Amino acid sequence: MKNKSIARTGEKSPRSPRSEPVKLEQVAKAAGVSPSTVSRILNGTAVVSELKKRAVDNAIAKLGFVPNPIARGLAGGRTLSIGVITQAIDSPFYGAALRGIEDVLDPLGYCPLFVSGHWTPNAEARCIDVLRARRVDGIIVLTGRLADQALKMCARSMPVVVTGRTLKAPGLFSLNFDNFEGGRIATQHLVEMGHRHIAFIAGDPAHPDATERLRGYRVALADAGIAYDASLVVPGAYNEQSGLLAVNQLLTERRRFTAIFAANDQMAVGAALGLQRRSLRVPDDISIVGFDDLPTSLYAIPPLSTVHQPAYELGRLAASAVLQLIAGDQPSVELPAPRLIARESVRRPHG
Amino acid sequence: MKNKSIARTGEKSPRSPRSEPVKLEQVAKAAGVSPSTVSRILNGTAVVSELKKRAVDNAIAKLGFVPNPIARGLAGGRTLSIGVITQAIDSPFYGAALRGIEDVLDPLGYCPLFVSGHWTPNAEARCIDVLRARRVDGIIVLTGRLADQALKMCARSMPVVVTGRTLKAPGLFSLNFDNFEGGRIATQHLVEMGHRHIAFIAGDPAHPDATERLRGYRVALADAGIAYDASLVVPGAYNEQSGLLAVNQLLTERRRFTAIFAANDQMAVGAALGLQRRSLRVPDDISIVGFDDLPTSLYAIPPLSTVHQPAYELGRLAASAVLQLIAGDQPSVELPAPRLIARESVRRPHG
DNA sequence: AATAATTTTGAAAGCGCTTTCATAACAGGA
DNA sequence: TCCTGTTATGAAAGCGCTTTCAAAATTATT
Repeated sequence: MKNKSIARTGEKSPRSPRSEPVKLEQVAKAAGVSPSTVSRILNGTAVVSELKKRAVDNAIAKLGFVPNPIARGLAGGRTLSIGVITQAIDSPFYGAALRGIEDVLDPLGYCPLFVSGHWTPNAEARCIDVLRARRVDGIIVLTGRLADQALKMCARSMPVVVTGRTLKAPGLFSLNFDNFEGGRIATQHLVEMGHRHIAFIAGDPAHPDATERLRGYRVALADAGIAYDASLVVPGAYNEQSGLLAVNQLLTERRRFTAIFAANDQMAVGAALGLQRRSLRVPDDISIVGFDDLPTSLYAIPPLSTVHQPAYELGRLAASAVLQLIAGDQPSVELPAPRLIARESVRRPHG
Repeated sequence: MKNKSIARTGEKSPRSPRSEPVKLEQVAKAAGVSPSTVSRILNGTAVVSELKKRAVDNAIAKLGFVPNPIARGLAGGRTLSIGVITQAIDSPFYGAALRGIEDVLDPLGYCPLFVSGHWTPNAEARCIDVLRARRVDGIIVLTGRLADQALKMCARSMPVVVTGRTLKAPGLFSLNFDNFEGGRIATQHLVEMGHRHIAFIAGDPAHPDATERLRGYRVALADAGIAYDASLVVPGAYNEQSGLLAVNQLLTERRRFTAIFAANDQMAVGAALGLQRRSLRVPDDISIVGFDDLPTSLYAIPPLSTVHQPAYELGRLAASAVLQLIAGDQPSVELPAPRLIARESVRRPHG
């Protein structure tokens, strides 16, 4: 399969569209230097005289040379690819983060490699193996269930950025959102609007963010002098269905509440539907606050009040951080504080 | 950067977690054959005696050998990676397709490389260059705006599967959904429910699927003996905002209609909100049918009646098709026919 | 049994880049 | 001016695999 010359098309466009890619060696020849020198200029791995540098830069520009990432990878240099472990490639929440990652990586010539961990430590570990085999320059782990220890281990051999937890280790940077504060302000908002009986639809207690949001809820309640009522918190699974089920349970058990705080928007939307099914109107009868601020929540009926999570920004920051790590710097990025987006799903209770 | 021996961890787990990856040469030695033979067995590129094959297979299993995709790529073999050009990595519609692709590729050891074309031919062309440089074994283009010609061109050098259009060329396979029929049955459903004044919120006329859906709408109307009223079709941009705007326009212009067919679910949801803003209830006052059957449409208020698009299946089929192409076979997959999902956003009109 | 036609196998040459290692060029110090 | 200490540069050896090419082993042919 050597020299697979692609049938040259006789097109006359300026940049000869389908010719064999030019390689480093040709650049070297054109610039009158050795391949080593070209490589050094490309990677900035050594000082090169200004004169030759200019000649090489010219040659690169003239020939339209683009380094072959595969060859670089084999030779042990940068592959310009960053592994991204997400949980489900179609997650409405992480989608924005992926876009953020893409948006910062792309202009720099880096290419993200998205792989899905499906919320299981084993799959995530496999992902890491795959990424390592593909010689990525660094890894971004979006939340995930992998043990902290495994992550630290991994960080010994390549830069790692992880979101959704706080972790310190060499070569490892973590980026966490203040879920506690988010939970607190969501609940506080409801309290300020006059609600005293606030149900909470929780997330999977295996997720630290879920438990933090619950903690925020409890603290806000305590701050308002409202006694915590365990029968008002029902478990959910971070999806619409579980929000609907949670409402059903609350209603079936005849709990009394005028508002619901759902630990994510998807459950909030499910809850809204559940309420509607029982002829309860949002926000007239029951108020709802969600968490995440998914793009679609703006168009929910009614538009959902929620805690904004900067998923896109999270992606951007994670990408910058991993790039900084690769450059040998200590990342210095921080996530914005939670803020409440008041829309139309909350109203003062009757009475 | 040679021999970057990773600090071996003294862990006692059976498969020595962090050791240097074993390479083909070691397998060859262990099996008492030459590297060439191992490679041949791995790739099935030549007949090898049953005896040696067994020896090699054993050695591979014992050593836990996994071929290095980077090295393969350089040497000109399969890289086991498939480029996927999507339009936005966080698209709610294509998300499912990406998952489908991932689900069929993953078990076969293939790894998808997702890149975003952002609905612009230039960006898509750049994507193709990137993917080619990364030596993908094949490409899947999800819809996109690239010229047919460019795609055919590309298919000359590697297998290409494209969705959202019908195209024939060597090394190229296309997978198209019957948007016309989808548009037709959506409208027909509304007609059968007794609606005579049906507004249509269109998609970008630059997308063939959008114009096909419109065509389906017109034919269904004609079939029912309803005159086409151009003032009842308003342009949209396939997002929620434009659905809302479309409804505003319709209402401001005082058009008379009892139902809306939106060319996709996102616009349908936007339209529903627009209606609600004007105190019109869905489906009591106005019925709505969408298109796509996004996962979230099931939880819209009310749950949206829509035309199901098998996005996940589309992804699966596209992936199988590209694999078949790589294997040298002519793909033989076909998309299921459109079907209407009747939920709660449609009702017979008053009177 | 001897030779020709096949088939299986291994040695070695890349793929396109990075990186040692050693040499060449250039300072500075005596 | 000669020698030493730097610094810029190039030659060459890989990275881990595939593939050509030719030799070796096998089978078929007369």
